[in-house]
Amino acid sequence: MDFIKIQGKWQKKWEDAKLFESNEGSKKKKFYCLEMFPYPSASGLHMGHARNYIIGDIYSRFKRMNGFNVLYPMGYDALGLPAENAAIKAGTHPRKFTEDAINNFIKQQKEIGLSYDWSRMLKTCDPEYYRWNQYFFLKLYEKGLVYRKKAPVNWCPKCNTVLANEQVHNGKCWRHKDTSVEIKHLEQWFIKTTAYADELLEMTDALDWPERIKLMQKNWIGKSYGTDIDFEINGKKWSIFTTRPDTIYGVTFMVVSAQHPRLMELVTKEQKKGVEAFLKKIKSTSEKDIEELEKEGAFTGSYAVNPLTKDKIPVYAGNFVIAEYGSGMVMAVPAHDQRDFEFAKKYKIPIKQVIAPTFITNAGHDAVRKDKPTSARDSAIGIVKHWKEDKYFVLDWKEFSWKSFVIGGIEKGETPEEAVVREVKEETGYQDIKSVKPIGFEIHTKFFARHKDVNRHGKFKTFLVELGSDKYKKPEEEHTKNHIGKWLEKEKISGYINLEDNKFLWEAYTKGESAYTEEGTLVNSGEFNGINSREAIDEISKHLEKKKLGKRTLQYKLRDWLVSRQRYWGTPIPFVYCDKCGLVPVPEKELPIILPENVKFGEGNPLETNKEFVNAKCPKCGGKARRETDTMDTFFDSSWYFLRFCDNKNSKEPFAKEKVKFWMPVDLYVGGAEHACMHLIYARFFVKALRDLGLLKFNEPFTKLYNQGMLHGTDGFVMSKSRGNVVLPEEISKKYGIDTARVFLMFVASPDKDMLWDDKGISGCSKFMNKVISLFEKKITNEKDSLLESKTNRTIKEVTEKIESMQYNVALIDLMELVKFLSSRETVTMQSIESLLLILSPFCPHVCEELWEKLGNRGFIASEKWPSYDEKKINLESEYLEDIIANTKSDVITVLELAKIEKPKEIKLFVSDDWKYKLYKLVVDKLKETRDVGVIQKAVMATELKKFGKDIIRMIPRIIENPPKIVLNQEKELKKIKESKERIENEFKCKVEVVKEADSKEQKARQALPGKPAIIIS
RNA sequence: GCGGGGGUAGCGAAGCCUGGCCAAACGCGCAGGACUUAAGAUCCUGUUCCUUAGUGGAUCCGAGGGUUCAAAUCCCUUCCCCCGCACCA
Repeated sequence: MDFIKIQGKWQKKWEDAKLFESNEGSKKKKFYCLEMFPYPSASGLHMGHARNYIIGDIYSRFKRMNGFNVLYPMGYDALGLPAENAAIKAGTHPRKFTEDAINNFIKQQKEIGLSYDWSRMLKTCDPEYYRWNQYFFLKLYEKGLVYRKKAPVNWCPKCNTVLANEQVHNGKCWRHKDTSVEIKHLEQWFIKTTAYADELLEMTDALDWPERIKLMQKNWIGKSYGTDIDFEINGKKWSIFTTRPDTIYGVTFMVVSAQHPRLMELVTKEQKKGVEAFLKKIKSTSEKDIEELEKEGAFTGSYAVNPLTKDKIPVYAGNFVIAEYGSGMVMAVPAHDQRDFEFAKKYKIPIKQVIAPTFITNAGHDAVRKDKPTSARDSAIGIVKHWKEDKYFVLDWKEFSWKSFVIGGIEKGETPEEAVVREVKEETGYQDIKSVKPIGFEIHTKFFARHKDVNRHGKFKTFLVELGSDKYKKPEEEHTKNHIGKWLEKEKISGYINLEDNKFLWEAYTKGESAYTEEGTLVNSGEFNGINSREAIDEISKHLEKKKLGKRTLQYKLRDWLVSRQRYWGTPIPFVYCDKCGLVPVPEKELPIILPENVKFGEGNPLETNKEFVNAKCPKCGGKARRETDTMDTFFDSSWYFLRFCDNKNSKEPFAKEKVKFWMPVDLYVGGAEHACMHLIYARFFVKALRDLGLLKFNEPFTKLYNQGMLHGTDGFVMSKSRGNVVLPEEISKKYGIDTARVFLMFVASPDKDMLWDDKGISGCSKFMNKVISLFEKKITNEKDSLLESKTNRTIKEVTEKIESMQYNVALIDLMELVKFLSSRETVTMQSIESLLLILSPFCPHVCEELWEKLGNRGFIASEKWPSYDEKKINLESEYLEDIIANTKSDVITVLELAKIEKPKEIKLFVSDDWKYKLYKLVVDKLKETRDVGVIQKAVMATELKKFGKDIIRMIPRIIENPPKIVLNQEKELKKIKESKERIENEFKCKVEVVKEADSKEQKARQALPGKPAIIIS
């Protein structure tokens, strides 16, 4: 079969017949299937794209055949940076560049056989499309969802323009490799996406989307409850957001974002140089870049006043604080936040513990008792280190079954150090204390002290006590009567110690210091000492509110959408700056504001080089005005394109409401997880905003989302032009035909998993295609064959279910099995072969159309009805019997090999005795109730089978271990094997005899089991 | 750093949610055989190790623990890889 020829033939026929065009008039149920539209890059469409579109195509074809009115459109996200880069580098106009790329894409997509409704195609670079961007922008502005604010941008002084993060390489401009990028703050347009943060978050759960995407969105929106606290700096109030007001007494410094617009207000003359040097290290506004830098900062010279302690604390500029999140400044609590901890260590800032890890005994004799009073006690724990070896002193408390380090109370007038030294001397006897160093944290415990009949709240200061020598004085009886002490190797300590607080201490000591970020008891926190830190969050917030020093608030990680770009190839933002009236929106009737073709590239913002464009009239006063030269982020275009597909030729409005009502929401949206957060959030936001503008009547754009996995090249990285690891569909198509490529892409891996491109396996799919084609050389008969019927019906059933759930790879395996089965037969039936073609056609549509025509059909297979299956015809029994024959054959081969028989004379097959079938059945039934061998044995022995007791005892465990799916009877099995006798004879070219086990005296015949006849070869 | 996903036989990849039918589908590769003058194509069989007339056993799903009568599957720890992080789209 000439694949190339038939591909062209059917692609043309489909197009001529307008087969895939959809309309709103149909009475069928609608189905809107959409793939994320591509940015048409110059390098064209590679296998990664192809995989994406084939997923949607198969589903669309499947749904059409199942009687749905399917809308399956394609468009191009045509505005954007690469076209502009090409203009600067290669001198091509972005429009030409884009048009060429789109035409190439369309050609490639048609060659893949995708069943798009091409009449609905759209390109976002057409004024007929982007005029509606401008329209929506104005609508959002009217709604108060658009505002302006300063934001940091990458600036190249040589290009005299703003750079995208992508255009910044290692802090240098992409065109001027010797020029460092500067961070500038410019007025930018923002859209208030946060106005919908709550709704976006709440509606996430109900979506039929992959859980991981929903999770990512939730984390991206990132709702957290916290408190805004006012800190005074240089006499001015700075409000900061924190989720941990409980740690406010532990604040030892503040960090303001390096990108904070008001940073310089805080920097004193003396520190200016230092801060500026620090800021230079920031290479771009990209968060990824910033986060990859070491956590660094520079002292601003200013001090903040802690509103509760009134302490003066230094303010640093830091590269790990995000300017847009919260207030762009954080209070740093190094004792209880790991990042702050590391920062404090680095800059030698004090660390102040305000939360003590607290270990509460909740069970056993020592469990805290609510009915008893609590008494607090200051104590000390000492980890005592051996003078020579790496050993530590531990105590075994006989009465309490505690195993601990040296513990003791702090007496009146004693310092904790003095106490621990005294305790060590008294309890261990060793007298030569070389050093006493505090470790980590104060630790609290709460338990019921039986001997005192009170709840004890122990507050432990913790120390490492190193001994200098073995100088020893026998301890007094009074101190040692409760416990035995001994030295233990370092490795054995964690297995030995059994008090949680001691264990914790040991870990802190061995792993080195770190911040304690868990819950605990407040210490060093004035009036809040002693309360639980979780409760303290509330308590301290209330306190701050009462004193008007702060208030509880909600915070989202989601930020408002910065939509303006200082670039040419985008939608002009419809505003002018009038000398008199200021910022004025362009009236709707003046839209579209056409992007001028005539501009210069590479010298600042191209739009500013076209005077006609820039010089405008003020719509309000008619006076002189300057047109806005910022354009829109291309995410704006992609936030509503799915609506335009419903009515892409409307020149009066963005879409007719009734058409959108008919098609929307999208029933299946297919795309990569890389859009999990941004595009999908913006699109959801847009729909909600348009709904509130009265343009839509639904809440969510995409009912079901399907994430295809990423295709990796042979180097293991995502297939992309820039990686240089792309494979083009044409290459494979030329060699094997596009249908083979389609089957291969869908067969190798589940569509939602990442997969590695490896064209070695494609020969398997090529063989499969050939097998399908060769089926048509077989004689087609009308014979009734239950096995054939069963396999066909079962395959229809499984393939239908698997396409529905988009497990295409598994569906193809079922199809391959059916084809293999059909190939092995002399004849096939019309019903089976037609069904096969129909359920195969979504995967390889061209070949199936061709074969369908060959069968004498006139219409398109693509518009045929999906075959139904008859559950009653699925006959597991006959399939199982067929399996027995296959297994028997394989067993014969094994025996031949093992026994080194080259030319067998006779093969005898013994079918198992009937009682064994009865036994199997009984055991399989019993297995539903229990897996206990004894119980099953008893049950079997209670029946007439008892007389085979000896054999039964031996057989039951094996049956349990490997229970058969089906248990038939001797009669059926005998019949089947007798029927298959001839086949086996032909296969092994020798005589075959089939007998019942009982009719033979041969010892080997006793090996026969249900489903597994005994074999003797001579 | 934060967030998400993954690691299964020589390779690609199912299975994991909902534990047992799992030495683990399917394809490639490799080996043997059939057909053929031969090659290719096609078909059949095998493909962890030991053992064996079709059997039985050991080890096994990144590593290490745990739960369970039973773990690729559930839980914890750990290593490695990939993806996203707001001006790439």
